[in-house]
Amino acid sequence: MLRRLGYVAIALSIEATTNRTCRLRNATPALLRRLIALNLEGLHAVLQFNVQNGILLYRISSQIIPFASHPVNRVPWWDEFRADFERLRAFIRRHDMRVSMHPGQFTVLNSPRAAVVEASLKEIEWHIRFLDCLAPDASHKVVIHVGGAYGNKVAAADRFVQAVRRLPESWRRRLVIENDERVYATEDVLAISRATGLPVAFDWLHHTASSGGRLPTTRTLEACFDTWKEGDGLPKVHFSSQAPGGRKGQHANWIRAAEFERFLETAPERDFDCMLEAKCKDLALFRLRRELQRRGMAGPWAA
DNA sequence: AAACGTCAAGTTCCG
DNA sequence: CGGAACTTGACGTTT
Repeated sequence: MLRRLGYVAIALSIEATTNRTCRLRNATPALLRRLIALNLEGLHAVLQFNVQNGILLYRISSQIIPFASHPVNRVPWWDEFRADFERLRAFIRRHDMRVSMHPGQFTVLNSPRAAVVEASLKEIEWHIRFLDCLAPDASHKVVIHVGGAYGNKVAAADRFVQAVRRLPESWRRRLVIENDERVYATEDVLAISRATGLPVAFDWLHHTASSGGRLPTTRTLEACFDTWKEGDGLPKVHFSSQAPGGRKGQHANWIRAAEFERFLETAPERDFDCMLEAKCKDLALFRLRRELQRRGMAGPWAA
C-alpha cells in the first residue's frame, strides 16, 4: 500500500527557495556562507509547508549548498550551521518525514576517466554528509544512476560495481540506484543491485520509456521492492508521466491520475513510498491527491 | 525595473 | 563532429 507521496525540491505554492546561488567567478566564502544560511532557512520553510499539507516525503535540491564539491567552497557548513541542522533534524524526526537527495548528471561513478570518477566521489561525499547532518538513519537516501555505457555496457556496469565496493560502508548504506531511460534498464539495475547490495528505486517513466511503452509487471516491481533491506526504510518508487508532445522520457507538468491508478494496481501488496517527478511539483501532488480521492481512493498518502 | 543570455561538472543521441 | 537535451531556476549584465 502507498504510504507517502512526495515531490522534488521546489514548492511552487510558497515563496521560499533552497536554490539561491551565485556565479563561480564571484563565489567567496563570505557569499557562499550567506547563500547557505538562506537556503537552509528556505529548507525549513519548505519542510514546514510540507508538514502542514501532509507531505512527508521530499527530495532536497542539490543546489542547497552552492558549489559544494568545488574547491572554491571551503566553508565547513556541516560545522558552522550545526544549530540549523539540529533544528531541521528534530523537525524531520518529530514528523516522521523522509528526505532524499539526487546528485545531478555529472555524478558518473563508472566513467573511464579517473578525474570524472574522482569528482563524482566528491559529489557523493557531500550529499552523504548533508544527510548525515539532517537525518542519521539510513532510510534517508542518496539516489544515483549507474552512468554511461562507453560502447561496452558489461564492462561499464562492472566498473560501477567495483567502484561501489570500494566505497566506505557509511556511504553505501545511504546509496540507492535508479533505472534510467537510455542505458541501464530495470533488469540491468537489478543485476547491479545483486552485485552491490544497493537497493533499487524503480522509476516508472524511465522504465516505460526504455521498454517501448510496455508497462512493468507486478513481478518487476516486486523484484525492486525486494532489494530494500532492513534499515533502508520502505521501498521507494519514482513516478512521472510522459510530457505530451515532448521528447521521450521528458517529464510532464502533471501526473495523469489514470496512469497512476494503473501503477497502484500493479504495485505489490506491500508498503512503499512514491516520489512524484512532475514539473508542477507540489501543485501536481495536490492535484493528483484530489483526483485519486474523487475516484474514491483513500490511504495514508491522502492526509 | 525589466529583459534576456548565461551558468561547474558528463554522456548520449541527433542532425 | 558540433550542439541539444537531460532539469531549471536564478544570477547578473545590459537595456
